[in-house]
Amino acid sequence: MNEKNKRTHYCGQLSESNVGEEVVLMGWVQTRRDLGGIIFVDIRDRSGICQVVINPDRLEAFKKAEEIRSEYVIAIKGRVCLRPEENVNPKISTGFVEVLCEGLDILSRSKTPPFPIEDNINVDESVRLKYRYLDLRRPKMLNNILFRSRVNKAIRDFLSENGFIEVETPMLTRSTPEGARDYLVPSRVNPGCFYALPQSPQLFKQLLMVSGLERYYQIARCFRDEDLRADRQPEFTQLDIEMSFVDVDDIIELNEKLIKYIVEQATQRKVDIPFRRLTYKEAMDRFGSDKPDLRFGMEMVEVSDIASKSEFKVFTDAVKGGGIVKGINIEKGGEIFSRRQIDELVEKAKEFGAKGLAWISISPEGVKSPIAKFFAEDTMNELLQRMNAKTGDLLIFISDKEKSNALSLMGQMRLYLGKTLGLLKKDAMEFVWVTEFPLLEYDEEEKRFVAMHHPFTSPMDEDIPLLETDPISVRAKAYDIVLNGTELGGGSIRIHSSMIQQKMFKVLGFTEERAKSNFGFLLQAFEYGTPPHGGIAYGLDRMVMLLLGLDSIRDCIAFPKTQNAMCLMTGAPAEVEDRQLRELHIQVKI
RNA sequence: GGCCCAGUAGUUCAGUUGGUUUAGAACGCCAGCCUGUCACGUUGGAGGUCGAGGGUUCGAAUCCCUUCUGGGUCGCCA
Repeated sequence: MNEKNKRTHYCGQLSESNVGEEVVLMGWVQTRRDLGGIIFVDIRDRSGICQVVINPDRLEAFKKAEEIRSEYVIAIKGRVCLRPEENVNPKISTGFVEVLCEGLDILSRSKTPPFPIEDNINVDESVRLKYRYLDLRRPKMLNNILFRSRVNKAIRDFLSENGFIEVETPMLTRSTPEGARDYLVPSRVNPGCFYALPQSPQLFKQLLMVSGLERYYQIARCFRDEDLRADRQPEFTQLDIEMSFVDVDDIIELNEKLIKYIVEQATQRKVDIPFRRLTYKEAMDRFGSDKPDLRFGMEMVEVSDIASKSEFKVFTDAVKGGGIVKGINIEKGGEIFSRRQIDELVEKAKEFGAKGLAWISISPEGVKSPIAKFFAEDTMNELLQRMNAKTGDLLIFISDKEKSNALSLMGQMRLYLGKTLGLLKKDAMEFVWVTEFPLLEYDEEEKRFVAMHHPFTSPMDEDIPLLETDPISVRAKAYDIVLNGTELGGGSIRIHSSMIQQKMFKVLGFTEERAKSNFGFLLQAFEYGTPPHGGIAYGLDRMVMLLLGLDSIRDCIAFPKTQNAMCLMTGAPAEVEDRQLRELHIQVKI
């Protein structure tokens, strides 16, 4: 056959309706089954797989078919035939038909691939990463990339439809303090000076609001030179959004619609809006986490007041010391967990860092508990009532002199129990907004306040006076969107007054000179008429990972890096020539 | 930076406890046979720096030290 033949169909699209048609297919050889007198070839392209039959009466094609191997790229011309009933292959979508080969061209040969091009392979990830271009041929990986493209399209369609302007911001920008470690790029024309790759387009998008764009978005690559994890890459993608003349509710409402649109366009699932909302304080008090997993209940109950009436020194001391006692009712837990398993729970709590775990089992014969003897009967009854305890339940308690410790420890126990008891349904999607985050947290190492979100986050109006008197209790107009216990994105209303911005820098311990030298351009811009504005940024890789149910972010990134931030395919990072270093005025010391 | 797990054929693994064989298996690969396979079948064959370096020993895949690589995790990630 002539190589100039045009492809007429995709392999995976052939069906009974094509029977009798003359087609040209092009693709990769999935497998060749050479029976001696007849050869079957499965040909694969982006769309799927189709069987080609090569008979010896087409001698030229048959000879070539004897030569082909896995992953050769071939073109075949032939007629689509219905398979005899007994030869139908129900495992592939094109299994009712096959193509009777009339001509075959080998377009390109292939070495034997290091691993088979198919789903469900058991191959070390480093091998897949080295041959990423082959890994991406596997249907699952291809599907992930396709899915991601659909998400991107949904984002662009929705935001464009809602008046957002896509703007690209610089990749070569200046290093700013706070936040993650920067990736630096030396400047050839400015000896001794460095650009930083952006950790996010934060300042630029705010400046675009000053510019009057009003609604901006970008699918932006961001860089952070920190250690990697299954859900963290040194370069990653944010969906970055910013809007003018809005408040928290406007942003939340728009983003609910956006998320609904993305999920419903890219998957078969339905999303109900509005989402639930919890303040940071509620989330911590009830779930012990600022990203609560709401796929199950098992809420934490405050019992400090009752516990302090007991004789149990651990509890009373904790409360006296300003701490708290939190309980969880594991419904039917007394029936589910054996005595030994309860001991394992106690061990687990210690693993998380708790000093201990108190428990009360409500058996039909009465209360069983190592701490029961410290409780008067009516105090115990009050406790059981507060915990809504019924026969068969198991109550667990954690106390700590540090309130936040008790909360987060109990939060970890709650998650652990949810996992152990199989309550984390994989197909459930529980979105929740967490709002009113603290503006600041105290950095013990640096002995100063640092911004919890970033230094441009607006305090809540009613808390502004506290900035000077009680900074740690100031709440911010900041919010996170959480899905099944994972943070999808977060944002805030920004400070648009240079006066408050300067106050903020002061609380953060910036001298006026330092604020000016680092953020002078922003402060200056704010002196020229700044609209109230705010926005949000999503971790797009993570979102795609979650929607696809993947365990690693790497599986939805075409060319990801390893835990050592290396690319096994290209070998980056690598040493460079001395000449390059000289041009950059750089001397390497190792 | 800390802790944990893993590096043996192209791939996935066994062998390491307790020192000694020609270092095995499966899949893949190569060759022959095979006209309805789709995990094709069948016969035969090739394929190893046991991650690297050093040490102990008569003798090391196996024990010791160092190091590299991959993964997980804590710190870190405004």
